[in-house]
Amino acid sequence: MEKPATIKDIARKLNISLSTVSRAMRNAPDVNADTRRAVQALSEEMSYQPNKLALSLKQRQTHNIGVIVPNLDYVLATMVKGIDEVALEAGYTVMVCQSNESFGRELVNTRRLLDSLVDGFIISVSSETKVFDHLKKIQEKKMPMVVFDRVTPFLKAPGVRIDNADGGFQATEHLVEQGYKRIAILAGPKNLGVSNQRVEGYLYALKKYKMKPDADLIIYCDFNQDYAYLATKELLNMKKRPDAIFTISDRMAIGAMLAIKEKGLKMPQDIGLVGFNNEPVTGLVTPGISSVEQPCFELGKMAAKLFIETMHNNEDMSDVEVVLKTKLIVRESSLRIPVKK
Amino acid sequence: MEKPATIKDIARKLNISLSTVSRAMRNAPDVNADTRRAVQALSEEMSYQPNKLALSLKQRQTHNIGVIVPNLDYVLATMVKGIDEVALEAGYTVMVCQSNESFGRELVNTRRLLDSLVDGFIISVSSETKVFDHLKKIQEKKMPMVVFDRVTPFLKAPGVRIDNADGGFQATEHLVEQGYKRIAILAGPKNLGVSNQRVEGYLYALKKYKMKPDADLIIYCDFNQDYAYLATKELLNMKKRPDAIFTISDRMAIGAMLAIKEKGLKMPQDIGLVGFNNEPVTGLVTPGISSVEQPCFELGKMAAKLFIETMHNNEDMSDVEVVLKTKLIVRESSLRIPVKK
DNA sequence: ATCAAGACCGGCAACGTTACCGGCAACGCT
DNA sequence: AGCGTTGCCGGTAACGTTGCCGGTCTTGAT
Repeated sequence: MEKPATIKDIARKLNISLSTVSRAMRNAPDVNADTRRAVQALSEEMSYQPNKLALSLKQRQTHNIGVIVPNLDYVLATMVKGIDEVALEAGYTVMVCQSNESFGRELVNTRRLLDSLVDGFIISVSSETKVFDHLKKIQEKKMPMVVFDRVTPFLKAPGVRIDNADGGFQATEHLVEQGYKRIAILAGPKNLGVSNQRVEGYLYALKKYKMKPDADLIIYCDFNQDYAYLATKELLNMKKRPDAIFTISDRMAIGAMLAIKEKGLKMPQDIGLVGFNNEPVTGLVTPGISSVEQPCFELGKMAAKLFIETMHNNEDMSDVEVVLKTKLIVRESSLRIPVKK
Repeated sequence: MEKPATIKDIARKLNISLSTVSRAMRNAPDVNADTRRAVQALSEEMSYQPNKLALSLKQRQTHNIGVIVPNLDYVLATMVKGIDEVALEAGYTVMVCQSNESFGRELVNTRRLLDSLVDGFIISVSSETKVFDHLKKIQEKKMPMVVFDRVTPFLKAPGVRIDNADGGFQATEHLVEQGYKRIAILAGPKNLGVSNQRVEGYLYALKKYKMKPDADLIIYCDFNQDYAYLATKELLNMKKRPDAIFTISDRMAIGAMLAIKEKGLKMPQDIGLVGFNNEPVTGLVTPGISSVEQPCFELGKMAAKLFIETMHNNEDMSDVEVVLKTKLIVRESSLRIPVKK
């Protein structure tokens, strides 16, 4: 009872050959109905479980998908859940690794999984990652790879992302419509694509409404709560301080909110605030923070579907880019003009 | 360039045997320094990567740990991060699977990983799980298994958990000290150990202060925000309504808060509220919600350490149970009596 | 000169599975 | 009777790696 039962054990007990047992187990043809029944009964009894390792070694595929994410915050956890959903359905098992926004960890993780542990990757690159050699190596091995959420132009691969520019546009346009005149934006690090695209949308909205962008109002910082807090404090101390802030994540919006409250300013009267992601917390704080909602779960599902597709038809799909729509959720933090019925 | 390079390829190119290459790669003795250098140089050049599958098959271990969690909310994601940290350090790769609080999914996940994909498990059982046969099967195979967070008495296994009873006690005692007289508790499903232990602590605190527990004030419900909201609404409609509520999770506290606000009651004057987990959100809402903090990251690390220990010494460690301390973080929602300096 | 010891290397089997090929009956058809 | 077809099965090699055993050659001591 120590070692798990193998095909060999079954074969010996039934006095038949390995091949026959193997065929019987897989419901392959060329095996008598009686022998098949006998084999399956015995395998049940011995609680035989096929050794996936041996199988993977033989057919050179593992039916595992390596998923690498920078962290497991609300957004990414939800996306991973979407990936999981579809992958499981399609017979794949998901290996999730966190890079902790660290390039080094991302390297280690890809290398490990590359050791013939997975058939391919679904990746959201860390914010630290500026070089993509490790991912190109994956492609050289002709492994399927899908990028999601954090898509980068430096890597030619099928990807799923949301329409960040449009999200940024929606947020900014909304602030303009609410009568805010000096709209600042808290962006992420400059090499982060999602951030840049949201800035783009911001700029485009300003242009549409003939407002001149002000470089002092475009802040690039690490996109966590603390930095956003500090950056907002500085913004509010300017002599011509902004009257609205759009942050490219809700974490940052929270940081901004704290700084705003500390300064004694009121939202939405004195200053407007819009975040991004529509995390549950935005609806819980007072005032509620307007935020751009993105379909995380759907995005995860799409990424997995795309992966499985590239897996099966193995033609080149590196041009495919699925772009999902965002939707602004308006709450009190930015609603100065009452909605008219 | 299609197929990855193997030891065989290297051997052929250098006109030496497989064994020698293998030895050279592993820095084993019995190989000449020059040959070693040659092998390693060539392996570098061919970007050889040892096939982990073959190795796992041979030595019957994978160096993977299967981690099964009911979901990836703040608490569990942080714990998983802790597990990851230690596991990576010790040379293990972590496979995370979410059961989505579903018994069926938990079954599927364990079965999959059991297919010789992992050397053992670190598990937090789903709230739906009432039967533990699948986990007992793991133990029969003599696989190391550590349970964490959601520990259950129905399973004899080494585990790491927090002192839930003490956490419940701290929260309740605090409410008593703040002068609340009718303290309700929103608990989780009855088969959830963590919930029951927190209720125990609650009862113990009442007993200590000679307050009679009231069965009407002990509510068992699904522990998500919506149910807590509904349950709180009912509580507040009682003719002798409670003047304080202790919820066994912050999600539930949020639900309770919404119901309280809707009813027009003020915290902490009219009613006190204490949650559990100290999720970031508790510090962001108004009023801030007092909450029992648990060392999630540390707990994850402990679980992984325990796992690795059971892995190495393979004596029976099923008696080991590490219990970590909790700490009440007091915020406005329950602070009626100003702190004196 | 002989021998023991060490340094270095190659061959073979094994881990558990499947793919491929070939073999042997039994059967039906001309 | 001869022949192809079909149904069923067994043997062998292979996936990539390591562990074990045994062999050869050099070296240094007697």
